[in-house]
Amino acid sequence: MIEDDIKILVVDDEKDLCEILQFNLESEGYEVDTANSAEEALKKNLHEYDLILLDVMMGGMSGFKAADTMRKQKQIEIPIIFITAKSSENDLLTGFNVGGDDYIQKPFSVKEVIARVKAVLKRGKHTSTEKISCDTLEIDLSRKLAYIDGRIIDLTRKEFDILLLLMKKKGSYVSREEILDRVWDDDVVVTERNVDVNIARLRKKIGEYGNHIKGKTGYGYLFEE
Amino acid sequence: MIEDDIKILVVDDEKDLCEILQFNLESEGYEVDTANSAEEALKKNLHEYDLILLDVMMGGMSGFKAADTMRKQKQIEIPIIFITAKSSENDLLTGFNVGGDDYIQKPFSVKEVIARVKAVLKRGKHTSTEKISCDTLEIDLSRKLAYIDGRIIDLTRKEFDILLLLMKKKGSYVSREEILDRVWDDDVVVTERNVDVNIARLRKKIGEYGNHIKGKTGYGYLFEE
DNA sequence: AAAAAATATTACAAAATTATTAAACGCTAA
DNA sequence: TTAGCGTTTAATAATTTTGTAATATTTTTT
Repeated sequence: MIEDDIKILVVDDEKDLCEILQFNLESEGYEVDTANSAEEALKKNLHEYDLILLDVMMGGMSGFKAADTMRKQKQIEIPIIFITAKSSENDLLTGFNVGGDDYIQKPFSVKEVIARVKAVLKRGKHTSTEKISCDTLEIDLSRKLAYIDGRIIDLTRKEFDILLLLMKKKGSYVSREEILDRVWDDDVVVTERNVDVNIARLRKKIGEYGNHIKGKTGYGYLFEE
Repeated sequence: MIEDDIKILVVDDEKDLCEILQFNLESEGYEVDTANSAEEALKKNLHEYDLILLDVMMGGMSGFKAADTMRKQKQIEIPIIFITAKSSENDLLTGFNVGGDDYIQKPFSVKEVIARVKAVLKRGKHTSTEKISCDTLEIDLSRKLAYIDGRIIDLTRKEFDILLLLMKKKGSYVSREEILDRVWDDDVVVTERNVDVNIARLRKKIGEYGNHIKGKTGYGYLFEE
């Protein structure tokens, strides 16, 4: 059901290529940042990314050196997909293909890149430990736990998913239809009244924060910061 | 249920091709605009379109760059179908039809284009982050919220839909009949007096902006910028 | 300018939607 | 199997929205 937002960093000195990759990955629903050199990439807060696409041959520092630096100095453990121009460079990759890494040869099809990205992310599960919060109400995505004042709130799965969905979309109304769509499995057929019931239970469990969930006839529910 | 006529923008520097596409798409009942360059396309109010057909290879800005600009700067989320010349495009474009977008290779049959258009629109349902505004009165389409000075106005669904309709058609009169048609469900039978009542309530809620809604005997209502 | 028609506004009633509670159901682990 | 939890259904209460009607106002017609 609810899938974390995944952030990808694309590093390549060919701006056009960056753009194409960015555009297509974003079309797939990923959040994408770009850097046009290894140096620029290293300046970023790399910990917020779930995957890095890294060109090997770049002006300035090479992709290899960059990857090495990331791993050693920045303590980055997320998977890296290398983009190499020629197959002769592949040799250099030997021994680098640790853990979740992968490589793609130019010229490549966008379809291929996306397939690789998905594959790597699938086996990865290195999703960053994102937290969504409102005041002292916090949701820890990776742990799938909600806290108030640091204390765990005992929510059922449905309650949790609904809260998460609403907090992710803070400030917009989410229709009952959409909630059903995203929180319930596709095959089960339940009425929208179920959403109400779960909202009621959820409100009760989160105490005063229950007032942050506004319901409005004809719109659905909205989590108000 | 406001359901707009579908508008398509065709962007190609070959005028003949634009015309052919326009003619055929219009035959299918779509409303079609054309632009003969990326630059020209970007000048348009892109938010009013439901789909863009975009040639990749054009003099001046490329279709890719244009698409990127649309997405980033103009906050356009509607689907784009790329048109690529057969062999002049490099392999990078292969597999562009992965995400919400699609691509078509020249030369193409009109039949094919129409099929693609229909397919894309079908799966579409893109919640565009469109905003319609008049001074400090704003409507956020995706959030289904209206604001004045950044504060949410508490509108009922009917009020919201009417305001939206009038603001979408800023400057033209919208008949009571049309309002009933678009805002009310097809099966309910209510009198046109209902429109008046809802307009009155709406006017009151939007304060001074209420004066922007002009009613004229025999015409209906008009939202004046 | 007066009469007629159309529209605007208001208040109230009806209808629809939503919130809450309780009970039944169904799955899972002891 | 049963106890326990989570989920769904169902019933009812509370709220919100919508429609109607009555009245006032404006616009158009005569």
